[in-house]
Amino acid sequence: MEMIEVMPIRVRITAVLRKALLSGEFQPGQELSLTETAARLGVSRTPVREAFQSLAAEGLLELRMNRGAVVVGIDEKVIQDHFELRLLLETEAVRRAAMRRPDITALEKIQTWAEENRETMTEAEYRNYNQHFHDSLWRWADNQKLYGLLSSLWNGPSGGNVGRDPEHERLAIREHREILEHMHRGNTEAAAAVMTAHIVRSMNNILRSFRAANRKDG
Amino acid sequence: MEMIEVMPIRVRITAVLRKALLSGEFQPGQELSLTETAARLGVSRTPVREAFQSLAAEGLLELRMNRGAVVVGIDEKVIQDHFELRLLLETEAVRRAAMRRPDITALEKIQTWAEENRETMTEAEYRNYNQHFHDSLWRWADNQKLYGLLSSLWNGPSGGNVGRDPEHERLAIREHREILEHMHRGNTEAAAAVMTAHIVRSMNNILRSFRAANRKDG
DNA sequence: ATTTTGAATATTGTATACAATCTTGCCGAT
DNA sequence: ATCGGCAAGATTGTATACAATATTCAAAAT
Repeated sequence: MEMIEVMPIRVRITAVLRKALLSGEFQPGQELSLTETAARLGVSRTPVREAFQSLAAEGLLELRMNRGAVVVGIDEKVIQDHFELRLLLETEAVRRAAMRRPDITALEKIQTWAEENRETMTEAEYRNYNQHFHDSLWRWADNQKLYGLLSSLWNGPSGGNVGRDPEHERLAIREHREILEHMHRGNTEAAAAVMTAHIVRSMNNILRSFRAANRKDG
Repeated sequence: MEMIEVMPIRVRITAVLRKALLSGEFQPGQELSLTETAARLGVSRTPVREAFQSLAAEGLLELRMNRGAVVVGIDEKVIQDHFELRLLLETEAVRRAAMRRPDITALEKIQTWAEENRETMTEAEYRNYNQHFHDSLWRWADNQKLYGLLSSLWNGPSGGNVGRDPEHERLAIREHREILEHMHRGNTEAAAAVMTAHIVRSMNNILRSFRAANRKDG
């Protein structure tokens, strides 16, 4: 009984390149050669090619016929567009989730754990908790396509390699609790409103760190 | 100066398979062999493989590690999920487009042409006009990601190989005119409301023909 | 009879080979 | 001197070869 899941090279490469692109390791407009990228990563062109196509679908690369890939620049407009979309979709997801009155006791336990261990959580633990919270809401919304879209939007612009922000985490955890309380009481619109504020605050955080990062580079 | 655009095999294959999948030519759950599909289409496995990945991202196929692709069944829930998402996104797109007060004179000319030639239009002409109308609104919404999403949602479940429906086309063209009028007057919410009704009506059309098609098969 | 094991087969995932297209730079014409 | 065209080189798109994983089915053990 083998429990490990081997990840295809294509998936690994996609993740590596996505991270590099989102943290601004490449210049906007820079051409990425398939051959060179494959050589640099120590794999053949096939999986890199497939990774390029995925990243192009995500809007991080532009594929030009027979002329390789170009890095799409990330500016404030792209970040705003991204979060406006997440705002629209995730607020609707919460609304739908709340209306269906799902059993939230399991998530409430995790939420309580997060509140009690907020100060000692590792970064990985926080990320895991945070994703689990949102993922639960997406699933409860009971729309396969909406779920898939929100999942893919989760890997969005993050404003560079920003470290942890304890104050942001504190507020996020509190907002999560508020959403759960509103759901518990069947207060659909109140839950949606908190989610809206939650995402807007996240966006402003990202935008702030994006501006700070760009001030350094010039 | 060559104006023709050669389409990569991968794109052609994706379109062919998408059409086949959406018109129900494969049984849900059926396994699609890479080798066999490539042979049947007369191309190598490479472009078929890439097409499979695109179609999996669209939710039409499911890729299982080292075990090929499975056809995802299309049921009423999938169609509803699809249109609920389109409803959410496209209504918001119209709202944003209307608020920006774009120059709609060019589209109004095309709209007038469609109204005058409604009875004699070919199917291709109607499809072209219809897509152009929606595409214009998406662009005016001024959000790259939203635009990309709506474009990809355009190739959605169509309820099988449904022929033309003159009554539907008549109503659709009228609704398009109403949306333009509301935009002209800056009546954002009215424009959004018509779009909502427009999409709901489309969904019900598709669902009806879907049920009719499934009644025949069994 | 049922279950388990393992070799044979088949199919996918990756690497490489080949063909088509694009870029580059030199040469000649104007 | 500038522009256009052509050949050489580089790079992508597709096909095929190879390697790794999964499935099948028969034989053996319980």
